[in-house]
Amino acid sequence: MAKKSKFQCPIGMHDILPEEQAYYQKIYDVVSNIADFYGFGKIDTPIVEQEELFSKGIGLATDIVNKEMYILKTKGGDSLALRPEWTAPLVRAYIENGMQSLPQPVKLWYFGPCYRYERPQAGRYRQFWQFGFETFGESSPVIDAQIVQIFYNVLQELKLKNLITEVNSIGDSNCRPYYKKLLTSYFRNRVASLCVDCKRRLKENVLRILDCQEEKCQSIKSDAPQILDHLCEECHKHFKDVLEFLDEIGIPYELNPYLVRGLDYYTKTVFEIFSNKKEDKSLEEDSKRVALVGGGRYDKLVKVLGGRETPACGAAAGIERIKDLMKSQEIKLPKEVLAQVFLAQLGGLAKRRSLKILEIFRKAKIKVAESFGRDSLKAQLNRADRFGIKYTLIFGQKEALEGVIIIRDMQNGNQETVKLDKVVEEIKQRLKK
RNA sequence: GUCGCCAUAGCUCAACUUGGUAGAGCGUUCCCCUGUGAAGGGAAUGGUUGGGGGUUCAAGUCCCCUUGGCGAUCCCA
Repeated sequence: MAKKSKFQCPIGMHDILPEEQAYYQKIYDVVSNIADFYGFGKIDTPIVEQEELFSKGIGLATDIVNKEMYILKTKGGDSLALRPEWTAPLVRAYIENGMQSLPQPVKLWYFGPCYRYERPQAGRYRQFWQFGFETFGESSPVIDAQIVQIFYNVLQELKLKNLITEVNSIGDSNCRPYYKKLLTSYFRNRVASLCVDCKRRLKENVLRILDCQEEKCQSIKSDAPQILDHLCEECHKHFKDVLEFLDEIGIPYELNPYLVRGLDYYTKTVFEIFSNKKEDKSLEEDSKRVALVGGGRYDKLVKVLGGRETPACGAAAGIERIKDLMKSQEIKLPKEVLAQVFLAQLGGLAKRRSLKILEIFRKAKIKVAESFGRDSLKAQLNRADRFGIKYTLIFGQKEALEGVIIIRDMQNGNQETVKLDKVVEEIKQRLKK
């Protein structure tokens, strides 16, 4: 809806209006509580970083770096990028702030906007919010399982239904190169039957062929060698342990040998949590499912970005996607009560004193709404009514002179006059009931 | 990048096969009721029909361009 104004939000970006804030707040509260319980410390990083941090960290062949980054040149000639994700900045912060010398693992969480220049569509925006949990300095598979658990718990706590957790291992520098070779030669022999995109992927990133949804690639895919059969001993053990831990915690998951993450830095465990949208549309299996969470282990990244070799594991969630899902699953938020008390004033003297009365209530931590801009009592009561107010305080010339105030019960219309210095007590008592 | 669908008041939508001062509900403000809300009645407020160009005697309606939204593809949270 274009307005008279010539200005509008940049493509794929939106204002987050007060009604929407409630969702962000709710998600924030849940995430923050869970983070606190599991001992994660919150971190904020600048929304821009040196461009190179991402090209080195995420990988040059990825779309994120290739074509989706917002690059800005500073007057000093630096090339900065709006962060397209949080992992690389967190690794940078970990190294830069000497967190290697803290007791390991170091656990961090974050909550904030990211930027990717791409075509907006369902659940995808150019400015979007993510929250995430990352752990550094812990190689044990137990942490992989815990990361999954944390996200699972967050989504559970938000009352989201129909979630599917998929897990896979993509090996490490020991076994993946060999597997990739195997896969490459497998697909090269069948290149003629692959879709256009997969032909390109064959050169750029073979693993991604496994993720292809194209009909013609499915059958070729299903006979392809599977990474799980080619993991080295260490990776195999690690993965087995992760699954055992997940079983132990009782998190339902599915193995998906085709699950490949788009970012280069992952090693061993990768996982995603989807919402299964089958309820929304009866036909058309789950081709429409949306990833809410994605992450895994990235044992090489800290070193790649200039730190000591440090194992790491973490994941990120898309806040708008979660919010959209909450809406479509009709998850209600407790509605914000503006106030239970309204202060109506009449006449100049009363209005002036009302400002003070309001302060008394603020100190007593009782929310009081008002409409000082309106002078007619009718209009003020009307306003109070629409706010769903329980008690309206009526303060006019007469009351101001006598040092009293009227408490009106908005449900039954009963009114009582009390001394001004007793009004806070009176209201407190009534609100208790 | 590529491809579809869409754009009328703050919101939700009307306006038949090309033509009358573009309407309604909701909202907002006010009045009926000069110190008392919810119901009811009345009034006001609202638009360069997203923008630009073209065809035509005449365009919200047809054509082109543009901007934006939604969705698909690619990719990803």
